[in-house]
Amino acid sequence: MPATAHKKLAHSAKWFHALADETRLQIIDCLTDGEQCVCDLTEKLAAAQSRLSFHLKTLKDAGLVKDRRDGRWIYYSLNGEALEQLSELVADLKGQSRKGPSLSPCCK
Amino acid sequence: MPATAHKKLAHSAKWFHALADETRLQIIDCLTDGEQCVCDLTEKLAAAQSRLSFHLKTLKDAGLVKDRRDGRWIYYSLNGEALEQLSELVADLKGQSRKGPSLSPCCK
DNA sequence: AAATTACATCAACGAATATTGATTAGTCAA
DNA sequence: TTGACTAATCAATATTCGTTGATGTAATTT
Repeated sequence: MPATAHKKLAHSAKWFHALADETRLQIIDCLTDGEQCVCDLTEKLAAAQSRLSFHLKTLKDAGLVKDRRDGRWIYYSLNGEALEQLSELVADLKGQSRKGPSLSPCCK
Repeated sequence: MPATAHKKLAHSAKWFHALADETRLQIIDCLTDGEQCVCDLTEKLAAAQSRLSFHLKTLKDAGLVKDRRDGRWIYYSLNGEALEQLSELVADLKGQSRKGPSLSPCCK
C-alpha cells in the first residue's frame, strides 16, 4: 500500500470531518465575508465563546482556516489554498478528473 | 431563522460527515470505476462485509450513492447529481460563488 | 423444501466528539 | 500593579461513531 495514497486519504477524511458540523459550516460561511475575531462570531452565531474556540481549533487543525493575532484580538480567516485543494478533491470523487492518483490503492 | 437555510446547513453537514471516513472515501473511489456489488468491495478493500454494509448505508442515507438490485446482487454506484451539488457547495464555501443563499442566516 | 449465496441488521463495546461552566493565559490601558 | 478584555484550555458529562460477531432476510440453486 502506497504511503502517499494513504496520507492523502487520511488528509481528505480530516478535511471532511472538519466540515461535518453545522456550527463549523456557519463559521466558514461567516468567514467568507472576510476575517473575523472570535467575539464577532460569538455575536453573529449566538454561541458560547468556549464552544466557538473549540470549533475554530478544529478548523485550524484541519488547515481550513488561519489565524492572525492583532493585539488582544485573534482574527480568523479562510485558507483559500486548502479550499482550492478541497475543490479539486471533490472533482476527483466525481471521477471526472482522472489526472490525480487514486485515493485507494485497490482501485487503480 | 429561515428553515430553508437551516435545512441546507444540516444537509451539507450530512454530506461531509459521510465523506469523513477513510473507508467510505475508499468506497467512493472504487465506485468511480463504475458500479460494484458489496462482494466486489469486500475483496478490493479487504474489509468485513458487515462493516462495508454499514458504511454503504451511511453513504446511501447521505444520498451520495445509489443501489440497484439484480438478483441476489446489489450494485452500488455514485450519485452524480449529489456529487455535482457537493461541488457547488464547496465553491460556495470558498466564497467565490455568491449566487446561492448563505448557509448561515447571520452572515448575509 | 433445503441449502447456498449476497447482503442487511442488531447488540455490545471502546473510542472519539460536542457542550457547558470555570479557570487560565495573554494583551492593553490607567 | 490593578483591572478590563479577548481568547484558549480544562473538567465533567452526554452523545455519537466505528468495529466486530452473530443473527436475520431475500433471491437463487439443487
